Amino acid sequence: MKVADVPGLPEGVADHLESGGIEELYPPQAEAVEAGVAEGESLVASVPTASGKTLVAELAMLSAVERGGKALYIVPLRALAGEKATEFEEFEQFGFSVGVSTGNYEDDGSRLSGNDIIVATSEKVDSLVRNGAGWIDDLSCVVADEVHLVDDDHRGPTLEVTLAKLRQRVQDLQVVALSATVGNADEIAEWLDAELVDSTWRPIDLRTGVHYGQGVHYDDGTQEELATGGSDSQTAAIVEDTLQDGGSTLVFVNSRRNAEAAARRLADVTKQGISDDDRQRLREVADEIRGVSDTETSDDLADAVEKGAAFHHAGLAREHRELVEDAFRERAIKVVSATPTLAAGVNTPSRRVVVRDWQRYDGTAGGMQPLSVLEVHQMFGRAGRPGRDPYGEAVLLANNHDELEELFDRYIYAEPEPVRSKLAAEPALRTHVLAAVATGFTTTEDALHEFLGETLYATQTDDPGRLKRVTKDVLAYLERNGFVEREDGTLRATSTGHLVSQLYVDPMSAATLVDGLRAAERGETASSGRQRASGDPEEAGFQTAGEMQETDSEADSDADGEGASPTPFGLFHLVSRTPDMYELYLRSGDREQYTELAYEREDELLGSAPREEEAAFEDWLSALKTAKLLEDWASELDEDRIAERYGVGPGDIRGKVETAEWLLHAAERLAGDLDDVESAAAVREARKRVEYGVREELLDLAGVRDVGRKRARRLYNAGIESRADLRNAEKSLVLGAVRGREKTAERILENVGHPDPEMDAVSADADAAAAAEEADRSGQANLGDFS
DNA sequence: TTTCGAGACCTCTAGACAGCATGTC
DNA sequence: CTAGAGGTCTCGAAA
Repeated sequence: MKVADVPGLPEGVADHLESGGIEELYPPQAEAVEAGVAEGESLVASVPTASGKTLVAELAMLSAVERGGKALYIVPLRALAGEKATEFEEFEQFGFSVGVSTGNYEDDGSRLSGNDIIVATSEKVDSLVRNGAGWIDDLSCVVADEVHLVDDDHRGPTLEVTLAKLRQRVQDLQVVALSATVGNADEIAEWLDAELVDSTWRPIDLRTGVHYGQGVHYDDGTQEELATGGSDSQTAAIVEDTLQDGGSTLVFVNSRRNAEAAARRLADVTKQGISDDDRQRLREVADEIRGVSDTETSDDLADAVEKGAAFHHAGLAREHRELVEDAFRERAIKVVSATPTLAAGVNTPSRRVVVRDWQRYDGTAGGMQPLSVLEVHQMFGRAGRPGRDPYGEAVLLANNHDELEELFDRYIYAEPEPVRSKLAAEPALRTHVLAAVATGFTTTEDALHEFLGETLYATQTDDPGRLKRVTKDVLAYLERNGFVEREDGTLRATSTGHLVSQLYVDPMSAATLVDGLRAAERGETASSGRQRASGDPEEAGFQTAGEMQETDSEADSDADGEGASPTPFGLFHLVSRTPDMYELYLRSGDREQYTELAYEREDELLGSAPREEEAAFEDWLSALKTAKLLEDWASELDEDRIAERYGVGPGDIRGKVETAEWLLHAAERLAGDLDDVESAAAVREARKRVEYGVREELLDLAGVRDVGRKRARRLYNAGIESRADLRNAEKSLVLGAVRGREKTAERILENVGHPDPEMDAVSADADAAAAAEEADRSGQANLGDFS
């Protein structure tokens, strides 16, 4: 089928696509058109990656908008939202406006309601629906990318519920669901009342196989020796072979450490025979990487990149990842060893893919668990770059003949697993049941069941009672915590319930925050809890045996109702023990160290602590570790020191800070809801300190545009302590504080409203410069009590 | 005395969404 | 309780 034959497309679009080299549709695309995607028919397309799913979505959205209405494109990752939006922007010339909305990014200028095509994450869509975005009713087409993710324990239910909600709310909504090849695409199609295109067709060949001994055994029965010299490891041999063929390799491993170690070793292979052009480019990229962050992770990455290799995992800062992805796409970087981040993320195709580790540690399962077929196939799918490689190859590695056969059976010949809904789990239902009630979407338990009956879960389960039972438990939980009320069988959200739904936090997080804030009001801390818990202090609480040094009078005065306002550290701990904060791993030795810290600072820790022998104690300590990280950040400790102290990467620090900001914002609103003005102010300050990463005295300065934690400290040390000071500051002082950067100094003064920001003929003040140097050293200071 | 390598033992474990109001070095 | 790669330490032999 030709593009020109696609019905319903706006004037000019077909010509435009043809001039871009797309004349003939790929077979699955043609099937989709025949099934009516361009005429408003719902469709599930279960096809391999890179087989032209995006065009199917575009045809659906453009024709839908042409008929009237808006189109919504739901992505699983924020990083993909930008990528997709950029792709869709090529149609802006035909009058279609594209908008993006994710948690950390919202298109300015044109409001979403003015856009024809909106790209958003599933959570953001859910949130928009909850908060009553009016344009939802104007939708005529929704595209859900990577729908097989409804299988995900944590985030799958959101996508599932969101789709169900949109379908119920908007009459005749066209739903286009794009999926990887899965075992039960037909079930998904049935759920969505959609046509099905189920195909394994790929635009370029993909050979899959297993490497064992000297060569690769392929799925077509052929074997190939690798043309390599003396590489000892299997992975190195494959990389070397691919390199001789002028191709790049993507290696999937099961841990960050393995990714880094592999990159280090593979760099010895790639460093030979780098062209002068590549060398130059790699050096640039390495410099940029070093510029992103001062951490060891950053240096290690840059070292590898200079030799043509790289690693990729979530400990990297976002900028790191983008630099690596871009340089790999440009083929300057020859090999990337990655955790699954790269399999799910933006498009980074490679000539060869090596799935080195097919098992991954899973604490809940008590050991190594095999990856799912779907996951391995997703990794395989990164092999072969359309238009650049003649074919792609993806291989697993076997250590012996038995493993060779096992891998063939398990992954090469195997069909992907069916997708199963994970909706009937308390954490998922807590938030979605509350949202359904709070938005007035459902007002009775029956209506709730009716709605939940429209989900994929309902079509799949053999135990229809289960969803009802869990829903009942969840409703009881929501009532108990004062989020939902029941009156003559009518469900109604309380004002707190509405707020929680709007804030988009897990109701359990909200309950934790409310408990903590109330405890603060009553002056109830870990220390008072311990005092009360038992007459015998040796047995109560979490402290290690014997060491009591808290004065009774202090603890008593806290306990009898005179609440002091919570400290930042107490609040950091509070948000860290919320289920919405991902836990930091407690390493050996940490238990002892943080138990001691808990003891030292028990007066600040809100609510009562679990006893040391309780299972919950571990989590509580882990939250304490996170709280300490946040406190270090909000005390201007340098990133590299934090990374080193907690064994994390720059990406983890940013992630924790971002989550803390969000939860502290929720806590602030909840404190307001409790009419606890004092706590609300304390929470607000804690939030600001995390947001800017500064101590209290810099809060005013750090709010100025172009002034971050570093510059604020330099200015402060030079004697400029507030915005008012800055507005009236001697210019030479400011220039000295920013280490003689005239442009920077001018921008800052402009932003703060200085009457004359012009820096010509101003020379830097030596004392201020010295103070700036001093500020840099303070970030290295060993804050906190342990090394 | 220093250096090197094999082997025993120990350590640690993937990912990433959300609010709100604007801007780091 | 279950795994397994990598890092680190230790010991002995060679330089």
